[in-house]
Amino acid sequence: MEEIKIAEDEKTNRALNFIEDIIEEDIRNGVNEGRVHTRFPPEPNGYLHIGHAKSICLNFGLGNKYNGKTNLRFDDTNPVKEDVEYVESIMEDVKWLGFDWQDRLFYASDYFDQLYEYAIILIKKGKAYVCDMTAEEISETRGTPTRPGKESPFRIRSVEENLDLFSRMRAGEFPDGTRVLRANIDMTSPNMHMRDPVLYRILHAYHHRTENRWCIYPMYDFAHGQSDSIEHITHSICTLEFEVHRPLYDWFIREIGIYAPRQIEFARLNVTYTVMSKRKLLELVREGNVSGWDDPRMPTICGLRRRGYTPESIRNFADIIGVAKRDNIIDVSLLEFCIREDLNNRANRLMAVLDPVKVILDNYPEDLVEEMESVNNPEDESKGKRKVPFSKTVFIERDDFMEDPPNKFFRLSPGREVRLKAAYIIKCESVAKDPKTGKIEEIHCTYDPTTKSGMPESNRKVKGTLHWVSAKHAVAAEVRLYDRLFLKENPDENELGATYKDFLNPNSLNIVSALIEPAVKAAQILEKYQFERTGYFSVDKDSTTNMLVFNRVVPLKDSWSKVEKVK
RNA sequence: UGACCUAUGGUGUAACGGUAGCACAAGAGAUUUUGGUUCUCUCGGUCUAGGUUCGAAUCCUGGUAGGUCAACCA
Repeated sequence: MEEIKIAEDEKTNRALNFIEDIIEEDIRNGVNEGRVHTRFPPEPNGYLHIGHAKSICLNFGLGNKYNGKTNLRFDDTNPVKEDVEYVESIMEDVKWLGFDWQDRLFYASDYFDQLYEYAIILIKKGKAYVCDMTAEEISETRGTPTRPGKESPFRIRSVEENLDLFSRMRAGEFPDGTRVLRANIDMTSPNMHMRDPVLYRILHAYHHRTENRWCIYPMYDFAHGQSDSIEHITHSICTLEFEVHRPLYDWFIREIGIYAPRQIEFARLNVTYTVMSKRKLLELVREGNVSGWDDPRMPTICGLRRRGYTPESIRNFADIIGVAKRDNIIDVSLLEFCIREDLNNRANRLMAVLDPVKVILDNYPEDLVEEMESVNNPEDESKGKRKVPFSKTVFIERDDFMEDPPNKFFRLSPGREVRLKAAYIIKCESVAKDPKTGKIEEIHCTYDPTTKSGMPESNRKVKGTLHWVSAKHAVAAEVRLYDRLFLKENPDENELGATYKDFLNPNSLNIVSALIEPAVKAAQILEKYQFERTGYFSVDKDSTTNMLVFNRVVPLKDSWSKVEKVK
């Protein structure tokens, strides 16, 4: 047992995080007989994002690591905001990430009867009462963090009256908002959550699971901790903002007299150049700043999936960023590192020209077509080779030619030689421009027939190797180039009344028409490729039979652009 | 005039009273038929002031800074 654990830690090559420390200590002390049971408890009111992925990987990861279990539980206590659409997308995303809740799919609404009984217990103990104040009155009498609240005049109601009123609330005798059930704790507590919090509110609303059976619904605080208790969760892992709720959860558990899970709080994930709140993401969708929840620029799981991120890369990311209690903002370049690392090993290479300029090989036979052989993935020999047709006219990247190049430019320019990958070494002889605009229309080159790839002469040293595509064999495709959604590292950090939306990047999407080698025709939706020298690309679901659409997942690292920028 | 939490290179995260390490980022070099990958190297850190101790990032006290909490949201 001990040995297995050590081996695993060596495998991940990572020190234990503070939650694992706590769990291992609990196991050593025989707490819960060494059982580990976690859960991922989303509210089905929006799509999951990369921050949830951190929590999913944490909870399911712990379950796996300690031979325990992990539940998926929807905290669906507010029918007004929740919807089955979200339930379905959340299940899809968790599965896609590679996790399995087996037969443990639960809903807080499964426990509505039980929760109601818990409320009765509190009422009978004189620990809960029906309050007739309006929401405004409750708010006003709650006080502030630095000023104590005032007790409700209804706090002194008899147990009998409370029982009667509460059952009539349930029976639907009162309109929305007229009464609530409150805990009887301490209006002077320095912890706001202990100032007689609302337990139940009247909501004549249709619930996606319990339909019209209830017209009172428990508040999250009255449902969450008890749900964990009912499921015998050993370690209730949640984010930092619930730290101040913990005394209240403990109070409920103690007063009701049920099993007590251990709550552990960790800092939620933030990533540079994006926002992570459901409210803000919803706003971006509603206001049309992005095309939907799965827009490839969104930090949502479905957005990342559509963008071309793999579950492996996201899991690895979650592992690398660690878990702690201090606020953090992770550099998005770490996420990009994770997907590059994964795709470098897995994605087949293809030559695709994103911004084409024509190259004519003056000394190449007019109608000759040669099939050049190119490796699919230099990192993985088992991926084999493919044929790439070559002919007299090819396209290269406009960026790969400069008429008057600086010193460090290793690509094509007048009089200079470069290699066309997997083909020949060519030399630039002349340039033809549009007389009006001065734009380069054609680059005339000669090729050296002795330098065909694989032939002895092909080993000749040249400074640069370019990707290319044969003009008459090229396949046109739409390519969507994405940049960060926001211009500011932390768009939430608002100064001078600016909001995150003021920092939206107007150039976060750039659509180009690319020319790609014919092997691309086999591409399937969500299949990933490396376009040689430019980046990793994933086939978008918008693709049709006659037009492929690619999303750029992430560009390749580019040390040349850095050189350029310095200049 | 509140309670709770947090503070280690640019960003994350380790070090469990005993040599401040790792990853990303950044910079330099080697290799390369991808200016990719790979490899080597470099840069750079314990918020502050006291105290305890042979010894403090670690324990204690005060400060400072940041975060969370005043929905019939979760």
